[in-house]
Amino acid sequence: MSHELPKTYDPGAIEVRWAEYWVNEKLFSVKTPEPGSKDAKLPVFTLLLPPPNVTGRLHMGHMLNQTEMDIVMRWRRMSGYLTLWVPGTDHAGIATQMMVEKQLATEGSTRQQLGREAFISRIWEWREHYGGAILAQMKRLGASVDWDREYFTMDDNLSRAVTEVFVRLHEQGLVYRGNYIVNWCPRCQTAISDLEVVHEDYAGKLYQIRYPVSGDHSKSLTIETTRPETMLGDTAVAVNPRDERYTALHGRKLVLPLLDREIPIITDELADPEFGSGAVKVTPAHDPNDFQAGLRHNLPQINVMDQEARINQNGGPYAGLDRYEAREKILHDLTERGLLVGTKDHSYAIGKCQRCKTIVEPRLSMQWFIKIQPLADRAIEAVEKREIVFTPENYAKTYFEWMRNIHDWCISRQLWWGHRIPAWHCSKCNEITVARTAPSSCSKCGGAVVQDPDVLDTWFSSGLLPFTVFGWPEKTRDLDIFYPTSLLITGFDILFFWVARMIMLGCHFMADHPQGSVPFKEVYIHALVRDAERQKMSKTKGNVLDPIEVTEKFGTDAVRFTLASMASPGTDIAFSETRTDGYRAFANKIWNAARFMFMHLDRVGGVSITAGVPKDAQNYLENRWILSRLNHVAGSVNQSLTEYRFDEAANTVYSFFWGEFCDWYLEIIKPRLSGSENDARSALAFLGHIFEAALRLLSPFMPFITEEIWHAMYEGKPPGKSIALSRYPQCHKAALNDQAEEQMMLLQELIVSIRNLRAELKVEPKEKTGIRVHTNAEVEKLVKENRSMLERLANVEDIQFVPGSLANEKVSRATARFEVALIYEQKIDVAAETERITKELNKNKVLLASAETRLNNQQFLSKAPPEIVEGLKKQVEELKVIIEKLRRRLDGLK
RNA sequence: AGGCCCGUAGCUCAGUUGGUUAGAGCGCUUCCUUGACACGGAAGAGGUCGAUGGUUCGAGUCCAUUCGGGCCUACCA
Repeated sequence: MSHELPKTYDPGAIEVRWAEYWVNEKLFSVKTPEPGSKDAKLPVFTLLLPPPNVTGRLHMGHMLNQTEMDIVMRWRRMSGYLTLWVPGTDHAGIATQMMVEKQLATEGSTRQQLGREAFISRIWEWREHYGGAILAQMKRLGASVDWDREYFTMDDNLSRAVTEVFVRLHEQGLVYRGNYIVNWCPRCQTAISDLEVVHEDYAGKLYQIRYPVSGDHSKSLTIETTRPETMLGDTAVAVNPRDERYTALHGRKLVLPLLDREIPIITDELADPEFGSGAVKVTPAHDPNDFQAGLRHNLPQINVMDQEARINQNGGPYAGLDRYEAREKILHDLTERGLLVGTKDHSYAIGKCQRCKTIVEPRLSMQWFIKIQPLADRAIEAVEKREIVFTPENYAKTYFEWMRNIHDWCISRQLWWGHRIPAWHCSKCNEITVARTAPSSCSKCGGAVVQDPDVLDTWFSSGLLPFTVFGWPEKTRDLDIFYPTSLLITGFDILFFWVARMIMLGCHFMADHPQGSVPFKEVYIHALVRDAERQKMSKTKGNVLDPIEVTEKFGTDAVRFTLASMASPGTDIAFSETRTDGYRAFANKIWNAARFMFMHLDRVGGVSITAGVPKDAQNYLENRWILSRLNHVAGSVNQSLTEYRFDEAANTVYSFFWGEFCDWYLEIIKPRLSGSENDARSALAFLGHIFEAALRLLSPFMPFITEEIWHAMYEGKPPGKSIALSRYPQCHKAALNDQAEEQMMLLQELIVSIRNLRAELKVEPKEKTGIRVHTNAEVEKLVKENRSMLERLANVEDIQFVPGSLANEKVSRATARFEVALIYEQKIDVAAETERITKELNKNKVLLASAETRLNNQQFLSKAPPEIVEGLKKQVEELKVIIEKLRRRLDGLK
C-alpha cells in the first residue's frame, strides 16, 4: 500500500472532488439534537448566511465574507461546538422584478400585458433556471453550510411568518397606513425607503421667482427653488414670524404665477431668514418639510405628478409634460412674464433610486409604515448593554448614530414580486381588514373585499430570518436550541438595511426567549475588497475580479488564504494576484512536504503515523522544539481567531509551516529519514504526528489540500469522514518547552552565522569548511550534542572549540553567547569587511549610548517599571561585549 | 452640515493596553538545479513611521493643529 499523491499539485482536480464529497456526504448537516442526546449537551454555534439576492452573481465581497464565515465555522466545529450554518437566498423584490421585466421586454411584452398572476409565475420560472447561481458557486468553494436547511425568503413557511409578523405589528399599533411624503421612483413606479435612496452631489441651479401680492401687483415676494416645477403644487409661501421685513405682509395673499391661484402667506419656522430672500414656497405634496408645515397650517395638499413623474391635471397647462420638460417650460413662461428674477449656481445632493439610478421624486402617496421608535429604543439598548457586540467596535457608533435619528419605515412597495400585504379593502365602505387569512367579506359592512395590491419591502422578510428560519411562529425545538444565533458576518453596506432591522425585529418578537431576545450575540463587519491599486472594484472601471476565475487560476485554497491573510477588522483588502500566487506556492509547499514524507513512508513501510508520539521522540532536541512550537502556534492561532484576527492566524500558521517546519525541522531530520529503517520509522512516526496536527491547524484556512493529504496519510482509511470533523489543535502546556526553544534558537543563530561567513567568503557551496568556536561550557555541550545538525545545515566538517577570543580572526561572527570563525584560507575583501563591521559597530554604539543615557536618567530609574530597567541593564552588558568584539575585529583587519 | 476611517520599506499590509535594535509577503541583489518542492534553498540591500507642536523617564503607539486620501449619514428651500 502506498500513499497516493500525484507528483504535481493541481488544485482544480482535488477541489471539485472534495466539494462534491462534502455536499453528498452531508458532512455539515446538523440534525436537531434530541433532548438528552449527546449533541444536546454540546455548546452551540449558529451562523446565518447573509442571503444573496437570487439575481446575484458571486463577487469578491461574497468570497471574503464566505471565507471568513467558513474559517470561523470550521474552526468552531473542530473545537467541539455543535455548529450550524444556515444558507438561503433572498427574493430581492425590485431587483428580481426588474430582471424579469427586462427579459419580457426583449420578447416585446410587459408585465402589464401578462397580468399579475402570470408575471409572478414567470418570476418563479426564472428563479428555477437562474436563481441558484450563487449557492452553486458556494458549494464549489466548499462552504461548510447545512444544505438541508437551505431556504428561500418566498418559501411558504417563511411567507406565513411574514404575514404573522405584519398582523401582530398591526395589532400592536406599530403598523399604520397613511398619506405621507415618500421617496418615489418614477422608473420603478414604487415608493422606496430612505435607505434605498443614494445621494449624489449635484451642481444644479437655484431659481429665484417672484410671486406677486394679491390685489397689489406692485408688491411681491421672491422665493428660491431648485425644483420650479413643484410650484404648481404650492399652497402657501412661508416667512419667518420674526423676520421683520415681512411683518407688513402677514395675513396677505399671493398670486401663484402661471396658474393664477391665490395662496396665503403664512408665518412658520420653515422659513430661514438667512436663506435667500427669507421667503419659501410651500408644496405639501412634494416636499417632506413642506408637508409638515402644511399639516401645521392646515394647507391643502396638491399632488401635481403622476406615477411616472409627469405633471397631472392639477398642473393646468403643463399637464402631461414630464417633470423636466415642465421645468423648462415653466422657466420659459416665467421669464416671458418677467417673474424669473434670477438664476444662480447651487450645488446640492439629489437622491437617486438605489436600483435604477433614476432621480427620486418626493411625492405624497398612501403607504404602509412601521412606527419604528419603540423598536429602535430596545435595539439601542441591546447594543448599549452589550447583548450584541460589534467588531470592529466603532460600527456600534455608526449604528447608534443612525438608530437615534431613525424615521418611520415605509414598508409598502408598488411591486408585484414579494410578500403581499395581508390587508383587504372593502370596495363598499373602504374599511381595511388586516388578517392572517383572506376574509370572505368586509368585517364592518359585509361588502366584497379586495387584497391590498402592494407587497412588502424585501428587507422586511429578511429582517425576520434569525427566527423564521427556525420555524417561528411555531414553538420549535430549533428555536430553543439555535436562537439567538452566535455571530453575524456581513458588510457595512447592509448595516442599516439588514443588521439594524434584524436587531429591532428580533428583540421585539423574541422578547421572551430564555437565551435572550437579540438575533445574534456578535456582529463582525468585514471590510471592502479592493483591487491591487486600492481602487474600489466597479463594473464601470472594469477592475472587477471574478472570484471563480481567480479560483480556477490559483486554487480555492490559495484565494481563501489570500483573503484570510489580509482580513483584519476594519481594514480594506487590496487584493492582488501576485499575493495569491504566493499562497499557491505555499499550497505547493505543503503538497511537496507531504510527498516527501510519503516517499519515506513508502520506502520503509510498516509505520503507523497515527499511533501517537513514539517513546524515543523526546530524545531529540528538534522534536522537543517542534512540538513546543506547534503548541505555541496552536495557542496563538486559537487566540487570534477568537478575536477575528484572520490575518494574524493565517500568517502564524504560514510561517510555522514554511519557516519552521519545512525550512528547519524537515532539514534537520533528513539524515534520520534516509538512514536505517529503524531510524526512519522512528523519525516518521513523530513526523506524522506533527504533520497531521499541522494539517488540522491549516484545515479551516485551506480545507481542500488538507483534506486531500489527510486522507492520503491514512491510505484511504481515515479515522473519520473528514479532517473537518477532527479536533482543532490546542496549546497543551505540557508540550511547551522553553529550554528546547532557546537551545534551538542558539543553534539556528550559529548556523546562520556560519552560512553568513561562507557567503561572504564565497566558499564553494559544495566545499565543507572547518570552524572554530569560542563560547561557554553550556553552549559547547549543546553544540557537541547536535554536531551532525550543524555539520549538515551549515556545511561544516570540523568543529574546534577554542579557549581564546576569535575577535582577531580575519573572518568571524560574534554574538553575546558565542564567537565563530571559519577555518578557511581564501583572502577576504578587507575593505568590504571593514565597512560592514564599522557599520555594525556604529549601530551598536548608538544603541549603547541611548541605553546608557536612559540608565543615567534618575527620572527613568525611578519611574520606569523595574523589569524594563533590568532588561536595559542586561542589554547594556551584552552590547559592551559585542562592541568590544567588533573593535578587536576591526583592529585585526588592519 | 454631522460622524467615521486611513496615511509605516518600491508595492500591499502587520505593529495588542506607550517600554529595550519597527515586522511580514511580494518585488529587488548575489549565490545554489543538493532525489519533497526553482511554485525551491541560502545570504543580503531597503523604512525613522504624512507634517508640526505637545504630554511623558520613554511615542509609529496618547493629545492638538495641519496637509493628503477614502467612507457613511442627512428633509437644507
